[in-house]
Amino acid sequence: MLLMNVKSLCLGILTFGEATGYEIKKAFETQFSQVYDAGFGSIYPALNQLTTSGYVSCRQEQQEKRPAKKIYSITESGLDFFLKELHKAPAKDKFRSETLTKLIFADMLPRENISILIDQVIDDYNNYVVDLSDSCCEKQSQSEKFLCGFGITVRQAAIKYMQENRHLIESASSSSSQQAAE
Amino acid sequence: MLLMNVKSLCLGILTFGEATGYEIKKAFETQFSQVYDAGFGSIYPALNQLTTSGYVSCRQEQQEKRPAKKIYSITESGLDFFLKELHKAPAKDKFRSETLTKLIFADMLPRENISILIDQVIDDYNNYVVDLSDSCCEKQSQSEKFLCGFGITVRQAAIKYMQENRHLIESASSSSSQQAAE
DNA sequence: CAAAACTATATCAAGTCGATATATATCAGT
DNA sequence: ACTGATATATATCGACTTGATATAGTTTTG
Repeated sequence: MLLMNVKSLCLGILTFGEATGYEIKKAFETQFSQVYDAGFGSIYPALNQLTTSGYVSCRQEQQEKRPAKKIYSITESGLDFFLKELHKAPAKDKFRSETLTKLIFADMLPRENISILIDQVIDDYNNYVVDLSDSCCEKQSQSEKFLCGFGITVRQAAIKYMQENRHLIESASSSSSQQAAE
Repeated sequence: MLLMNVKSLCLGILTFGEATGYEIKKAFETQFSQVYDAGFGSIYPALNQLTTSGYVSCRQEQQEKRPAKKIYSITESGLDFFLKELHKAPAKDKFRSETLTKLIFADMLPRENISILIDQVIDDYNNYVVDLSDSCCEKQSQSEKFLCGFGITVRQAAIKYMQENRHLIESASSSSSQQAAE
């Protein structure tokens, strides 16, 4: 384990207070959505491993006609471990875009298709900005506000760039070999 | 297989001409570095699977005192498959930043540490912009120029935002509980 | 009143990441 | 001339993550 992964972040979330796996997932969707994503498939195994390692403790709360809640709390050794993780050098930022990757093969797609593709990215980013702008005001902590603003600013810059430069690829994909597949 | 993955992209790279696994890796590092990354641990297994599926053919070139080159070419059915992949809806863009994630736990780090962290991200992004600016001129295709400009613009916006708003987190982390771990 | 979304758990195959291993060649600097 | 770094070229492996799927009752929305 060289750096921050789902395991460390579950631990980090538990420093804010005890929580169930489901609640941890929600934390990833709200607080961390800008910068880190994790699904149940990573969270539940992570919590099991953390329990085995003694970094979290788990108490079960029976509920009528619902699956029992498993409420996790961070232990002392868990907090130790997390603080050590926090002091490690972080990995480089990663960005992956299948849509923009597709553009590299613009010559193989009909021109129309390219335009629709770019329209969609712009639309996605726009929606993202709107959603963030709404939720940004509700954020309590300074770091959350900072990250929220970061997400908005960066996406707005991306939208502006795409609007101003889309012609570069939209014009290029016309003359080339039109190997359209039905 | 629902969308673009390393396998499809290897196929895509081979539409530009035959190549070895090593050369495909270089393509990911240059042309695709903006938007998609893949290592040998994904590329070599992908090429094996593609060979088994009959989507690529492989001819071996013996070299004296060097491991034999395996030169891959895309087949007709491979091109078919790739074009179908290209017409599928792409996944959402993903961004992951361990550094920015750390900022959520700013209260647990000494103020100095936070400042260093932000300095580093800004520095990383700056270097990225410089590198891209250099290589941008050499790019041949329009789509590569577009992506190059995209990378520069977005990171410049990120740098500007961080410089203008870093005080939000740098001031906040002072008063709170200083649970520093050596 | 039905359909959708929410609460809450969990697993699994397939895919990806990062490190490591093996060899040799070449190029730059001392 | 030697040393170390970088490049060519392959490949594997464990650990981790992803995305889909399953189960099952409750609450909200249209």
